[in-house]
Amino acid sequence: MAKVLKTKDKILNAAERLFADQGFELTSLRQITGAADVNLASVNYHFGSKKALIQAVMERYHAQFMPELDERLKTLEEEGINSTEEVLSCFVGPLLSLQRINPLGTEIYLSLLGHAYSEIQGHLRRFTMQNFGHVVQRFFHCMQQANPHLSVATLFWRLHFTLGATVFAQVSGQALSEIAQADFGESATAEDIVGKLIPYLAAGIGAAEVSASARL
Amino acid sequence: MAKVLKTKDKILNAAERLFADQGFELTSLRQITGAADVNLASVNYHFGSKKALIQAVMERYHAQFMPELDERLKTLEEEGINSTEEVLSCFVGPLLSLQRINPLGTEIYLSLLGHAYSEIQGHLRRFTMQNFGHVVQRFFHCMQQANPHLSVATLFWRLHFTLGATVFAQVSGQALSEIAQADFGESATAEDIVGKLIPYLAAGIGAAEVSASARL
DNA sequence: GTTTAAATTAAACGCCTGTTTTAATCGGCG
DNA sequence: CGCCGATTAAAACAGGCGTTTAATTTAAAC
Repeated sequence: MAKVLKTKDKILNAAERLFADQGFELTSLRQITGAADVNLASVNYHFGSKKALIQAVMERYHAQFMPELDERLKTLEEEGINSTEEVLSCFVGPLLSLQRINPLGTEIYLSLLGHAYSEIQGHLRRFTMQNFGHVVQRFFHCMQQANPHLSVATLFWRLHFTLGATVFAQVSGQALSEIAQADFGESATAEDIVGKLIPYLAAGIGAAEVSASARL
Repeated sequence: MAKVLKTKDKILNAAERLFADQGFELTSLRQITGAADVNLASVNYHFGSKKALIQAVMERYHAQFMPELDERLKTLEEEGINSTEEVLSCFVGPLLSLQRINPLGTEIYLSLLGHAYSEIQGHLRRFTMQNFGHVVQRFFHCMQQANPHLSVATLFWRLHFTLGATVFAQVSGQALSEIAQADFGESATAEDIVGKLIPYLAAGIGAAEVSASARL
């Protein structure tokens, strides 16, 4: 059926791969059209601009991921929340289902997210929050239920530390995976990394609250 | 005394600020020389190339930070290691002493580290490891002593998650601090954030090892 | 004060960027 | 077939990049 891809899809597939590897700004349209084997001008013809292409690439993944995550969080809320791991585990399924878009979809999406945060892509953050801000809020609410012993402020900071660890792990995931491979022969797909990440994050989030005096 | 800065220092000061904010590749020499109010060609005159400038910027911070950290870790090793918090706390002093280079030195250094990892700066990693690899190894060794229940691979990954959370927390620390201030009246200096970070990181690093079966 | 090296400057180099323009080609329909 | 909108193609655009060159200015040594 879908043997011969349309130009638009060839561009999207090449772009997401390169964006994930190198970031948005460091990837040129000539790289993309070269890898996709299409004419340079076709990007502007089909998408209008590079910025619009970036949004189209993200949109395809967000549209798959966010509703699924929201669904799982909602179900969990109704069943009652008992642990942090439970909430974090809601991410696993939706992340893996991204492989329906691309066999490497999980890695690509997380890596794209990382670049979207670390690069100054204001339009992207605005776009994401406008469309999926309610999912972020639901996530925070779930975390509050899982950690009633934490103050809102502490939870706020810890969830941002969590985002940092996750994003960073994926952006530098490939490089780290190569080092790990060389050092002690341990491969690591995105799925592996997520699996390693969850216990770490859950323990960090749920750590006992400490007073300011407990320092060195 | 040091009222009028030499061109070389004006370049370094402007460059570290811009590199920390935007990353290395996305910062142009014209941005740097414009902010430093020096001639474009002076970068290549004083440093030779952009790559050499990047290394010079990192070198100034590494040279201040690494020996201090090494010293503290060494002392701790001799006294005996009992907890992960202990090891992490060795970073606090050296990080804060970076403010002697620049009032925002702590944030800048951690941000530079983040970009050095996420961008493909092979020459930087090589350079760092050649000069300060022994500090990294000492740190890893201390962590192994503090967490004898963890495998080498698990510890490797968790320490990188830790770096990610730390870097991200500092990079977006100011913006987050403003949000936190608005939401629940909580101020946060770089030192405060490090204080909030350590219990989180220590709990994450020390979390019980889990088998691959424990998934959703 | 003259000499000499170091430092600064302006200008240009070749290459790459995103975008636009203009022309050629394709595919379905009457 | 001939048409005609949709798509592809090649070329050029203006502007930014790191780097280099050559001329000028600065500043210290004699």
